[in-house]
Amino acid sequence: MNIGEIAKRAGVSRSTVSYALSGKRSVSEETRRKIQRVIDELGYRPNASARALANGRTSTIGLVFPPAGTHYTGMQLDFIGSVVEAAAAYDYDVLLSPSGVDSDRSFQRLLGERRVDGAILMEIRLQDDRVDHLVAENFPAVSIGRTAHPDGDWWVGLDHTALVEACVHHLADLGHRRIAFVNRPEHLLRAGYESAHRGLDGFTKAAAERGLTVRTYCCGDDAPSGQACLERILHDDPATTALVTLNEAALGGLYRGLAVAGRHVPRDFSVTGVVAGRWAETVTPQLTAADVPAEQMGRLAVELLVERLDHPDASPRHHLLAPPISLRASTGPAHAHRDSGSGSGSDD
Amino acid sequence: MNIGEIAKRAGVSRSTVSYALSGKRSVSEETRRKIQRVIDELGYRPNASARALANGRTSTIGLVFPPAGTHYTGMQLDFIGSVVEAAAAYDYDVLLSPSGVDSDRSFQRLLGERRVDGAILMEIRLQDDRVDHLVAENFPAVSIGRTAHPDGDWWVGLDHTALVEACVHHLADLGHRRIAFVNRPEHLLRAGYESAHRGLDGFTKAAAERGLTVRTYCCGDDAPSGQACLERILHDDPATTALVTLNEAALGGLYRGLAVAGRHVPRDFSVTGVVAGRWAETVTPQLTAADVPAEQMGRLAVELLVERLDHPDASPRHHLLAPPISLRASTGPAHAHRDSGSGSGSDD
DNA sequence: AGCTTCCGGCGAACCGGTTCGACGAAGCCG
DNA sequence: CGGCTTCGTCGAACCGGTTCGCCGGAAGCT
Repeated sequence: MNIGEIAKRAGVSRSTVSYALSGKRSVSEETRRKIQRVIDELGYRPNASARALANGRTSTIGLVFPPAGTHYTGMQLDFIGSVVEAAAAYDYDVLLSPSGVDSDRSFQRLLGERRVDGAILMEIRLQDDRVDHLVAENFPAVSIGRTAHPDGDWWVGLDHTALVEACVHHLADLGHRRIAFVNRPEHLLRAGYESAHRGLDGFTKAAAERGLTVRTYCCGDDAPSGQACLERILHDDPATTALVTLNEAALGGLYRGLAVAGRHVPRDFSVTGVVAGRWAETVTPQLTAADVPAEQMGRLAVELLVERLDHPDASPRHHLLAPPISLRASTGPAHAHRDSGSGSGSDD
Repeated sequence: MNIGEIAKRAGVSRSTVSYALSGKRSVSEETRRKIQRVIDELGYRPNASARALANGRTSTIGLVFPPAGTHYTGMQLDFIGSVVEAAAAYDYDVLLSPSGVDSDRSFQRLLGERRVDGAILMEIRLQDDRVDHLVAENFPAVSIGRTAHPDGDWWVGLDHTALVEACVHHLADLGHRRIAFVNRPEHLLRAGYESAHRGLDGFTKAAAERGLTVRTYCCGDDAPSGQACLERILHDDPATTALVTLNEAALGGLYRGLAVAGRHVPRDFSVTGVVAGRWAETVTPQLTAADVPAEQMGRLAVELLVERLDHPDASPRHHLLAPPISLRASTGPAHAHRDSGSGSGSDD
């Protein structure tokens, strides 16, 4: 079931079969039909490896995501799904690579062995050796998120700074004065994760502008950590009346912590942050949040990558997204909290 | 940067370089070092397509999952992650394929063009033309879930029947008499999804055994559908005191529906079902559930597939898993529901 | 009629590896 | 010292496609 076999049965040469399939040279209608009939009978499909070898393209793109030691979030799932579907629309397959860093074995497989034509990188860090490496080799890649030096690179990113600022302003407008920030886990912050850093920057900046009393926390990517984090927040400052979070996976735990502490959302406590819409709707009350457009980001990343693959000399393009905050049910006007000590309730 | 270049610079033939790398024939220590030095200098890695073409194996496995029209669930995410990592441990890459049915374009790419050595199929249906096709071709594949005729096939599955039965018995033991079953969406049930059917079977059977009054529902894979479904349940029979669900994505909505209806969990209403542990812990109160061991299933599926690839004539193996119910906080003893009409409270 | 042009098809080379058979040199044996 | 094995290496063929150069014949032109 290879091209030679087809050629033999159709009584033509291998090259004629190839041209009949690719259409890169004209083939008479008659032989074309003869060939097509044989192909249909045998259910022939050209071998992908051979094709890749011959024309130097694998028709596959790599999707590099962090290994699961870090728990996956719903947003990542939506993102993976949309990348796969968008890629399929352009006739690309998607190869998954659980890679952390540049020197990674899996990363080397993907690039060094030329398994993929291009790559999409998730979970970018401000200083990212993977990105540096790819830029140095001029390897076609698009990152989800931007490093500290995003110019001259291809990426689609979320303006975490602006989004978190918007969250803070939203809370401040509602009268909240003591706000906590729940970030991604500390090891990710230390590793320089873009969202964690820029989100924190936005929080700090907006809080300063509005003269708020704030505390920031790192929190593990799971519900129990979220619950523990919330306990810490209320322990550190019982007068806290709101929080902003980037940590989707901890959200359920944060809510539980509030329930356990007897704080009703949104009457006693407001919660907001940056979370994919589908997941913001799973909690009760539904989360007022800047909805991460994961699906759109996946699509855009693929479009950018395909463009870069088709035009190797095109100049870098990128998309910086800043979706608006969707008002749902988890934020409300601030009320002084009464039952605890620390009588710093109604300032302003 | 191909093997010929390495050979030239090392002053040996291409075959010698190949043997030095593969170790399939002895190579003198001296030339081996010479070759290795050149390779290290140039950062050479053999081209995957060429290798695949030559030895007929791509070192890639395909992961076939349903396209996202159906929303992804957390369980699927965990599963994908664990498959990728387990595969990496065996030096396999994972190619994602968003395929629905047998005739699917993407499915044909994967198999017909020999992009992968084997495949793992998610979201199996009782009558599954994909599986039939693969069995007919004796293509190395492992399914997650089993068809109506699972003998002689390779799979790892969950005993949904037994799990749902256990849930029902758990509720019956707590005194619940009127129970609802919240299944996957109707189109999936109609399409013959295994989990939906076997789960329903288990529910019906156990309910009959215990003489319970039950109703079954199909519910969309998202929070709003869950909420709507719960409203319907309480509307159809306000005396319902518990539900069993397979629908992880709707869980948040079910909880919200209960909250809106003023039913406290677990005091007024018990909730249980089959849900991955990590996600069962995100809701408040934490869900008492048969924990889907998604991570373990992914690992087992890869192990089975690798075994099948290494021993093409091995006889079919499978794993049927039936994890115990993890008691958390969402179930409790039944109490007659008072405030609504329909005074069918304490029958037994 | 003689010339060019165009069309359809063929053979060979190539992509970058792997693997088989052969062969020279060295080592071992009697 | 001659014959046999063993070791290390090489050249060639092969995997299954694509693509380039070429060629024979029919058609078009003057």
